[in-house]
Amino acid sequence: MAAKRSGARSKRGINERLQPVQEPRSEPPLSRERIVATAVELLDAQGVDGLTMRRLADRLGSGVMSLYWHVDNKEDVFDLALDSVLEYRGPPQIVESRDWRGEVVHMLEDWRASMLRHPWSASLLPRRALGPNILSRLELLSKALSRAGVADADLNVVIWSLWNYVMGATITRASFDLSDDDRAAAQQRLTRLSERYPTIERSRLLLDNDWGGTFRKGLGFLLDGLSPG
Amino acid sequence: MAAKRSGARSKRGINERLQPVQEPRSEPPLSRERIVATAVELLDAQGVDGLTMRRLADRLGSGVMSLYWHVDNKEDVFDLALDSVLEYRGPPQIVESRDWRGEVVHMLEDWRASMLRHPWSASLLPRRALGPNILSRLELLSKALSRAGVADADLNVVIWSLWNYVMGATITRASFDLSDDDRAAAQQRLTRLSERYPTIERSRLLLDNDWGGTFRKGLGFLLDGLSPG
DNA sequence: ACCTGAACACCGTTCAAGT
DNA sequence: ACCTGAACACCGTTCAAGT
Repeated sequence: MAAKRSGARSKRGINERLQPVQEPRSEPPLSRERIVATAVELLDAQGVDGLTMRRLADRLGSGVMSLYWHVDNKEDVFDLALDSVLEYRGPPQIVESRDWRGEVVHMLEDWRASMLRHPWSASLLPRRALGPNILSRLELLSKALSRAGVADADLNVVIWSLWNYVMGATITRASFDLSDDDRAAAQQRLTRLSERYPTIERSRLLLDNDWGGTFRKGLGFLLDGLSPG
Repeated sequence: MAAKRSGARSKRGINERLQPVQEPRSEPPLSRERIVATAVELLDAQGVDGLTMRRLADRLGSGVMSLYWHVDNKEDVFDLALDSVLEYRGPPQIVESRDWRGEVVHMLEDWRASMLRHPWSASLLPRRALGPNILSRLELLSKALSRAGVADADLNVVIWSLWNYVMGATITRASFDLSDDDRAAAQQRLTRLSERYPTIERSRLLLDNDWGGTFRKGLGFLLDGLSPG
């Protein structure tokens, strides 16, 4: 390959300079990390249905079957891609650690934001095993809530309620990120039917697109209900 | 078909009686309704990945391409199957209609139960357009909450919070209905890692399988937080 | 109006083989 | 240890054709 390169240089001279420095033709060797990173790229670009072992191999510049040396199967790729996207680095130090509510809100909003950066991840998460990054988020949640005075008997209910809320909100939000065609069609059908749903129509339920604000307010309501005392 | 049948009778005489009355060999003609009903059967039996246009046609005793006369494409089949499963017949008359909270809880628990009867439906729902059966559930919810005194400015937040909670809970629950193999594997991995997540371990968060009770209690907390005053 | 088979452009994965 | 191509058993859907 080095030979190939110097050959090209002597043949084309200055033209060589037009190529970017990083030498696009020669791929680094395959590895688990490279496969996962490229899978995330592909998922971001094409969605869940866009991830194909063949396309993934193409992007990596390898044969399809080479992937199977590093990875069990396609399911495995999904699991690895998902977990790689859910790491939590913790709250900024500014957040006073006595403020359990601030800590919980920060972690959950970060969770939502991480998933929305990779919209395929939200709907995938509940179908997959709980990876280490998910488990440590749950651990953090448990600790904060215990500290807040939630009774042991209520702890699981409280955690699952928060989980349900965040998952439901994020999956719904991510699913509305559809193509403009789909949105237009849905909107049109709705206005056609709107006289049958007057209350929804009046409150403009389906046009409300301050997703972030709605998420935050709802989370506030939920925490009000969950807090002891 | 009538002609074919009487022909068989005159030829085989009493043997005819051995066949069940409904004549299993001759399928009724294809129709949208029959396709949707069979799709639901297939989804119940084999899950989302089990629904295949070819398998669906097999069950219906028709050629694959015959389906496309009645149905746009596979997406269409999903939409129709989903909506067909979400009809709401309303609360029993015993429920006093002044009791907004009882009405809301009844509808949401029925919603959850309907989806859990067809576990593929929960994870499908957020990805699909809002069909008429979903819209009337939302309409009912809006009315009940307005009656309960929720301010117009809060109405959308409250509705979406309930939606998020129910969807998150049901999708999560439905996804845990995996094969025993998967469960065993997940369980094993968890106990291996459990020392890193002491609080989760202590509260037995992932072993808690009173899903119904947890759902109901969490919903109660949420309604506490959402209720005005 | 309703149904059909052949064909196309894809899939994930097994296997036997290469280096 | 790592990579490969051929082959298998599937997909959804287009198309041109049948009744």
